[in-house]
Amino acid sequence: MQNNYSDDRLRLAARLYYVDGLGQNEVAKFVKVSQAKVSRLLAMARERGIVRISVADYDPRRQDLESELVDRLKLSTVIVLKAIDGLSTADLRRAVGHFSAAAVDTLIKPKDIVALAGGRTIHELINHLPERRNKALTIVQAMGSVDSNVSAFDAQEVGRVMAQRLGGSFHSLNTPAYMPDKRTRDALLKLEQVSAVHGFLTRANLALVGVGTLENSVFIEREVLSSEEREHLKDAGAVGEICGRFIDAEGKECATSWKDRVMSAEVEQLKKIPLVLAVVSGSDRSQALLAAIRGHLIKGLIIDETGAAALLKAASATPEKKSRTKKK
Amino acid sequence: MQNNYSDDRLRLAARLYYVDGLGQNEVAKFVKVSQAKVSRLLAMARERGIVRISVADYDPRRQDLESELVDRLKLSTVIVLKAIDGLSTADLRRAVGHFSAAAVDTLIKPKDIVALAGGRTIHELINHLPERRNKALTIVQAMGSVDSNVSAFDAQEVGRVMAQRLGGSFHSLNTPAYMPDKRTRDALLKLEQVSAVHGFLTRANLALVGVGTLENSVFIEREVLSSEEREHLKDAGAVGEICGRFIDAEGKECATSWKDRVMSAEVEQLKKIPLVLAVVSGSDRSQALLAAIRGHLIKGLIIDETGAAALLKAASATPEKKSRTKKK
DNA sequence: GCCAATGCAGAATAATTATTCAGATGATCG
DNA sequence: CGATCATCTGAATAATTATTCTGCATTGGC
Repeated sequence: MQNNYSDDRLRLAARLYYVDGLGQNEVAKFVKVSQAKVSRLLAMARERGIVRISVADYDPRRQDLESELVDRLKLSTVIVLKAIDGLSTADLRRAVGHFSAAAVDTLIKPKDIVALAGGRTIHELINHLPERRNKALTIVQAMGSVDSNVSAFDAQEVGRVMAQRLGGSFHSLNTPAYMPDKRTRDALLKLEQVSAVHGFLTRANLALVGVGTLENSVFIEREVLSSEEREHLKDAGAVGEICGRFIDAEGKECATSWKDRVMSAEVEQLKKIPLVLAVVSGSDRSQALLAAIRGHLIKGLIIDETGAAALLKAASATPEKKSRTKKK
Repeated sequence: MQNNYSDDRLRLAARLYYVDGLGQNEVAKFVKVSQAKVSRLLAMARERGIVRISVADYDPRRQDLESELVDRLKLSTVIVLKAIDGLSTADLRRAVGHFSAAAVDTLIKPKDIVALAGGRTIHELINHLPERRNKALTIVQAMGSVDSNVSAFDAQEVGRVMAQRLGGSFHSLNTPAYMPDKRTRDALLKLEQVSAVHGFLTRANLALVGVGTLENSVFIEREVLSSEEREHLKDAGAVGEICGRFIDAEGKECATSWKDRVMSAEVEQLKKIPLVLAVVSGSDRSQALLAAIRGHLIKGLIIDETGAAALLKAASATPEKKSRTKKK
């Protein structure tokens, strides 16, 4: 080690500052250096563990709701995050992302293949993952880009960031989410580039997906769905969307033109992935989530406590099977 | 407890700030309060021990020098404080005061009678004592005021502060340190007010005193001693001063007019106090300290490491007894 | 010996955190 | 019911802390 920054010096500075409560200026006089140096000494002392700051655990999760959801909805992994009252939806997403990141990080094993859809909450989640380049992940884009105007929420972008943060390679689909017609979609699917991704999807052991409703989803926000189209989908029984696929209350994919034009993980593929986690925030997704759960499209959930509560309530109100398409 | 500042809320804020490294502004957004509130929440969290900051011990003492001094000079209590190189004498005093305060605090038992002289280092020491009003001390002024212009270093002022900080009553001498003549001094000694203090001094179980030299003492600094007077004292064999009493190299009080005019603890009284601690800083006091130690006027020492080293060196150079009055 | 290259220190400055202040809220008591 | 008192809050501001930038010193070639 160097001669400056001797442990004894660091301890002295740290002691004066943290224990005796002197300001950095006072410490500076004491130790005969500039305040700037004191700031650096203290940073070093924290770094070296001479100063240890411990915080009584704040448990950001609602374990009670988690187990209730696991029991009631037969899910395998549920993470319910506490929510502060009065948070805007954007802040709520940030909170969910922030606190779920650690849990997701532990869920991911070093050599996993992770299928990844886009979405705003997922975006937050990915951005709160720890920085470390030591995993050998394979990350696969589970769904094409929503529109040409690339946004930070797109699976493409989110996947890139995730691979960068945790370490690993990112396999991009490099296509729009919806093609003009089935023929074009199928043609693309044959492309080596695309089919390779498709292959990874089949072997993925974890997926992170969003779940949208017809009222609130990234498709609405980015104006990819017109209101007529939305009505059309509703008439076809759609109550939610997952990876760009519209599903009815039983979790079956609705037979509409969208089905043939979408470029994303197939419903059957999703079903085969050992752990598909829906990442959502807010309390307006219950119907869509229930549908996805019933269809076994998702096996776990990351959600805030208000969303969890709403979901539990909805689950009681529509007691499995025989659900109305919409209460109207 | 109130509803705000719930532990959970504090934990959340503390966690975000200290563990996750967010700034207070970011935490504020998260928790939906102002940054000011976050600052308050964090203060509260530290207060309540939700955040614990621990610093690897910095040992401000030089235990090696302490035991060497105890052995070589037959002292009972020695506290040697580390000194940073290049500190001004004022800063050195501050450092000694700062770090010795805790030790002194533990030395003082709740119902002690403490005799207290003035002095600059003692002043620093007293000012670094912890604030707590729970001891039932009796603090006695061991020496009159140096001059009419009351200064923060005077025993009077220092005693007042000490009583206020630790809790207890302060018995003040309310007289100047030196009287015009013996008659006046003796007359004052008969005053109930003054003799009461005198009585306390006899029963004191701890004393904190300074030790000055003829070159450097509060008397010189405050211009109470003229240079002729100083020469006169030197001729009388004086090598140091304690509680306003000038002593020769053997620790005997010099027979000068000062002896009869000083208003302070008597040498015989000091000798009877179980623990008399000299509180000094700097390396120019060695001869005076040696004298005081030889005369058994002090039984312990609080000093910085350079002073301690100088003292040890001086002790070797003048091997007990048969010492020259001054090397000249 | 001379010249980058490197690293470190402190002055200046930017950024962050603590405190003050004035208004709002609400509890308590007459 | 007010009136009073005691908190509590966030905006503004003061104070403190972190960072940038520049110059100085040292190191290690050539």
